[in-house]
Amino acid sequence: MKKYLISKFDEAKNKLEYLNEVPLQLSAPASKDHGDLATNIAMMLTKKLKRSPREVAAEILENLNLDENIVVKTEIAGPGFINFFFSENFTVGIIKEIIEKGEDFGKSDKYSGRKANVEFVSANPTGPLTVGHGRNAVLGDTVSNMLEWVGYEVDREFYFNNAGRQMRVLGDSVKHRYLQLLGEDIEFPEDYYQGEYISEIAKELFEEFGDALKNEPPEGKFKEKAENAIFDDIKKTLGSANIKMKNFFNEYSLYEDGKINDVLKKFEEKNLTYKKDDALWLKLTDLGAEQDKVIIKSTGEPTYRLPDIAYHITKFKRGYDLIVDVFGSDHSATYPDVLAAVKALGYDTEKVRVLIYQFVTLIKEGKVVKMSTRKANYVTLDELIEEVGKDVLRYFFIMRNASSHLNFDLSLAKKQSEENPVFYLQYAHARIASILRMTKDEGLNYSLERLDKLATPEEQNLIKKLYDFPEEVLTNAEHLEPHKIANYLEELATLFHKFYTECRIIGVEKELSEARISLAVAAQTVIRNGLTILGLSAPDRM
RNA sequence: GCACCCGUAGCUCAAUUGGAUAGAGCGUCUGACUACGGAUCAGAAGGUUGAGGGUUCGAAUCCUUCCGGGUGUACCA
Repeated sequence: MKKYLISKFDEAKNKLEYLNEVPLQLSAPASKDHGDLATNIAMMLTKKLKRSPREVAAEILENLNLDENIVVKTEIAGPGFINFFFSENFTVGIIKEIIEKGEDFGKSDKYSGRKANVEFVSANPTGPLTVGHGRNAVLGDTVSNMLEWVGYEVDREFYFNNAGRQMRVLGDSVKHRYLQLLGEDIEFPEDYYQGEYISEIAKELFEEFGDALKNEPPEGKFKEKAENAIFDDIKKTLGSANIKMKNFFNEYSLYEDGKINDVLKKFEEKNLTYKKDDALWLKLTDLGAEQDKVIIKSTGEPTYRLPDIAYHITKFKRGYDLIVDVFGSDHSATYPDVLAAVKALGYDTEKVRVLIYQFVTLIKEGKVVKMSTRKANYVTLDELIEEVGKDVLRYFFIMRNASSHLNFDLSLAKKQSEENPVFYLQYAHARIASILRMTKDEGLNYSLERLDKLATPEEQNLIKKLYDFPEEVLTNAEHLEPHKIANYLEELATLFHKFYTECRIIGVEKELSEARISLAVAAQTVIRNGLTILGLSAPDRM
């Protein structure tokens, strides 16, 4: 529908040059009374032309040259909106397109040939993934899916650091548990990793090596074993939430490849660093930040900032057209520094999009659960998946805007599982599957011959919603807003249920029946495709 | 103190990126199966969009000042 109007507006530009002055905005009004599409263009022009918006609207309409068989009615409404009402025969064509394209309906080639890197999860292997990582993982995976749907070739990337103080503490935590197993009476430091998994790793080492590791340093076998075990665990967890990951990028490789030194050299060339108190500082104030930051400590160790900068530079050098970082709000203060530094070295930071999400508050039996990996006071993602299932988990994490705080009420997610929005969507899909099984038994099949018979408001509303799907996918991918796909699917499911309630599919005359079967197949296809983008299953029975 | 994010129905959240009468779900109340899945549908009640000021044809959305919550503000990551 939009394409048609856009082409008509383009034609009209020859006669009304002022149409070039402002961008054409076409949107579907909230209320059906206002037509299928509306534009505010007359109101936007009112100031420039110094004429009343309704007068401008009338002039535009006169010059649009619309086909009455396609646009059956136009009107100038309210302060100066132009409303367009489309013919029913124009919209039903979408059913044919949906059925033809099937699982590809909604995909776009707008960004094909371009490469995107989506960095997400990026947890250090010090413990199992927790609820907090869950939102990150689901967001990153879903955004990746969306980008793929609009044509990008997406690399999903997990950045981690298996060196440094945290990992030493991890190794030493395991060693302490190991020594305790050997019967040594040593105290377990409070600020060490308290989780049960540490003891399990220690036990495995004991079973494998007996007491032979008594004098092994914490950074040796202990750390190595812990890292491997925890990483295996993380990968397993991601798999069970249907989260795909391609690259695991080790921070340490940046040192081995000399990338860190390269960056330091470049900073020096550009005179962006200075020494103070034995530390090396980056002149971030020259780049617009509020204060300079240390990039190499007086001990000679770099701070996290330096490898982060080097890491982002590798993303540019690997040729990505789009670089997405999925970060929790605790990083919101640090990424501007990294981007400023990368920009100062000559890279186009316009390519970087940072998706910041607010924290998840887990509520268990009415109480807020405060979480800390170190204190082992957390709920793991595995536990959550086991309790509510991967579909509910993914849906709860994705259905809200990333920028808003999310309350995850564990008892509610379980208890309400029957009234859960995710089941509402899946139910619509299963319901259609059930009808299709039944029509098949009756010897009925879909037919595109008499789609013009789909004339009730319920049928038309559903068709128009289906029509929106490709654009929903496209704009929401561009804005990195996966929650809107979930919202869209809920609205679509509602319209389907209304159609189902009002319109019999079986037991009406054959032509109408077959047209309605076509509509049901189309609706099922779109629901299934939407669920696929969200990483959810589309069951035929529930 | 300063920076960023948030504040919308009793609760959890939407709102086509500045558009028309601010919408859903849960909860509450009233209805609908001798016909395709009642995990559904129809209806009711519920709002000064935290408060005040500003910008304009038009503001939940942008600017500003307060109030309240979250996160940062390290030679931790």
